[in-house]
Amino acid sequence: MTDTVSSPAPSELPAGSAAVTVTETSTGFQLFPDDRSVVAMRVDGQLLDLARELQPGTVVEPVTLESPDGLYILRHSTAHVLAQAVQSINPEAKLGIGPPVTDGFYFDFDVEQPFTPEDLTAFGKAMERIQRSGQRFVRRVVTEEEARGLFAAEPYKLELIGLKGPAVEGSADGESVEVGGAELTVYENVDREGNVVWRDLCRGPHLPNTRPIGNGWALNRSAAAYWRGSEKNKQLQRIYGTAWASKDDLRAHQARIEEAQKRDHRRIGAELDLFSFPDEIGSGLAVFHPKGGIIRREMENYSRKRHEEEGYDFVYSPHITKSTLFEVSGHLDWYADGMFPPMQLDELRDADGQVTRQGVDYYLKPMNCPFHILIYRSGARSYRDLPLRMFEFGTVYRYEKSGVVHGLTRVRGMTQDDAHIFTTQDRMKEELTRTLNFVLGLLKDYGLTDFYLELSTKDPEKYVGDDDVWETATNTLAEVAAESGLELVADPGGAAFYGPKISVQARDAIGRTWQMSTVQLDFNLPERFGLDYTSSDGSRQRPVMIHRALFGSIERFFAVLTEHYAGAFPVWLAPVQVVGIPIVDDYAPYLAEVLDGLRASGVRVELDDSAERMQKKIRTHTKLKVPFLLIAGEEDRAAGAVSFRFRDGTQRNGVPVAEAAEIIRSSIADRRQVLTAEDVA
RNA sequence: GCCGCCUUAGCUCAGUCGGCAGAGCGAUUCACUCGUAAUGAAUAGGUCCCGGGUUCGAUUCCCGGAGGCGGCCCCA
Repeated sequence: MTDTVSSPAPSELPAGSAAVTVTETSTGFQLFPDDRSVVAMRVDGQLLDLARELQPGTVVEPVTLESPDGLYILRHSTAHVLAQAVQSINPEAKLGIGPPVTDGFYFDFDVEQPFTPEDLTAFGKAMERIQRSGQRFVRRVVTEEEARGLFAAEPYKLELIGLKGPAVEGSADGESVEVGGAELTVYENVDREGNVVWRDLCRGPHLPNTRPIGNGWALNRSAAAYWRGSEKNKQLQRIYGTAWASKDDLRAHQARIEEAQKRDHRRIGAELDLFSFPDEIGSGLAVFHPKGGIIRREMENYSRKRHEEEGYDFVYSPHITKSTLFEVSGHLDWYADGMFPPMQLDELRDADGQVTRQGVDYYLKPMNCPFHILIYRSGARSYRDLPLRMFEFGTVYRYEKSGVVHGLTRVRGMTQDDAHIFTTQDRMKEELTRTLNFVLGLLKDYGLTDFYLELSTKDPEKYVGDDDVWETATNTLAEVAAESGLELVADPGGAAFYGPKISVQARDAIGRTWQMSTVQLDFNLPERFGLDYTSSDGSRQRPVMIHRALFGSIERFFAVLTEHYAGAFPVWLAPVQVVGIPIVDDYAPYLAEVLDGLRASGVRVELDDSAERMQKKIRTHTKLKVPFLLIAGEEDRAAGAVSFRFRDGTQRNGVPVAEAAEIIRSSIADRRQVLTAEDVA
């Protein structure tokens, strides 16, 4: 997950809010003199320093350190302390920007040598000294001329001063934190003697002084980042840190990071022997091992079954094609950089090396849609044929830059669960409704239940297609979204030029969000390929195309589910569903018989008849997250029973074999998660 | 693609200030026959990522490449 710049959340007034109305001209310090947890204030939705002067009649809400607003300010101020620390050690370091981000902050510096871990340690020590010295953050409004004088030695600040104004205000990459739009402001760090020891161009607000920063922060890492986010610019050295209201909160945050690391699908994939990325194949190209293959096959099979029920036709298409196809589709115009380079075939040359027959370029396919379009176009279509829903597990190849490949979530070869629906315009609404409901229902079946939707609408500057079709489509997507009862986030102007899109974002078990399915209208490709159908009045009409992928890619969805479940998959997906463990060898034949019965009804079973002790076997298979351990000794055999041990260590002993089989089979059939004895009670 | 760090046994990692290496887990074998997370012992297992350079000698130093990790840019 990447850190993103976040704006201060609008503060919600809790019941009995401490908001006060100013009666005479005063400052926040005067309004909240006794409460040291108040670090700033909010007026008309705007965050202000406590030192700001307020006029009578103003309604003021206190902002406490632990509130989202307070943490935002804390992180911003901590970033300033970092920058001061860096310049105290390396006065040559030029300041970039230093905004708060989710859970922390960063600050960019232009330095000769990249920072080392030892540098970070030294900066951290210097920050502690600054924090303890209790410097005040003092806001000062300056003219542009003054600012240029103060930051004469800071080329990046001078650039920002030149950029000040509304254009910067809206930028999303942190520049707006630096300059105040209408007026330029500088924050000066003032020590106890009243000397200005450091300053930065900054919109603020800040903590009253460095003391509330406390010790709930840490420097995490350094990395390069392009100045103002463009690869055309110089790379600066960015230091990331995290900051919290207390040491305990910091520890809790670090524990969450650790938990996420434990769930990392790359780690679990190796531990559970699910997949690997052999160097010999190439970066971003995975192989699925037998156990990962079972999970993937179950995922795919269930998806196939549901698509079949939903009226999709199954199609297949090749992995490579002549360039013409992607010339017509336009992919070569827009995405050639992201495609593997072409293979040239069939070129002939004479003895002098002159080309006597022009070669043909073939490309690995980065998308499936043009193939499905050709299937559509393979015959004359009538309105009676529509909607036509084509589904394919289509494997595509994209030349992702070497620095971005990441586990199974960003790969160079992946299989999309790709479908294209061709429909008439008047059935578009029905089809979209149906598609979105189908998508949400299916995701739930895989165990993701916490969603919100994002609606990406037209960029008025850049689009193709009729306005009224856009409007109908967008309204339809919005209506369907509303009917789903899910939270809807607007993404104005975020649509591709060829059509609006709705995407499903899923929250996983530890609260991270992943973009999952997308449902996208396309008014462009039907046009480019000249698709049509014969309408009831005999006229030729153009169909509308809906692209939709549910998993995005199977590889990525596999990764999401792995992290969501931390490798403890629901029984139907678990590679090994049952392991039999005899108390001693003598009971292996009895257990083998029990397991044979289960295997005959399609349950994936293993008997551990190795020479290890029973305790060791339990440990081994618990670590492998097997849902059911079936244990049997003399007591069980005598009773015609088995004993269950579940993944969390709970037990259910002496269960008659027939009942045990029913528990196992039903938990598979119902696609249940089973972690503990309660889950099958 | 860019910046930084990393690459030693199947896995996780230690180590060699330049003289070709170790541990734990795993594997194999033997002994143990035990009621819910590690029984003991023995054995096998290495082109120290690849190529080049420096050197009497390179796993170690230098250069180039590949792969990985963390960011940046990008993500139809």
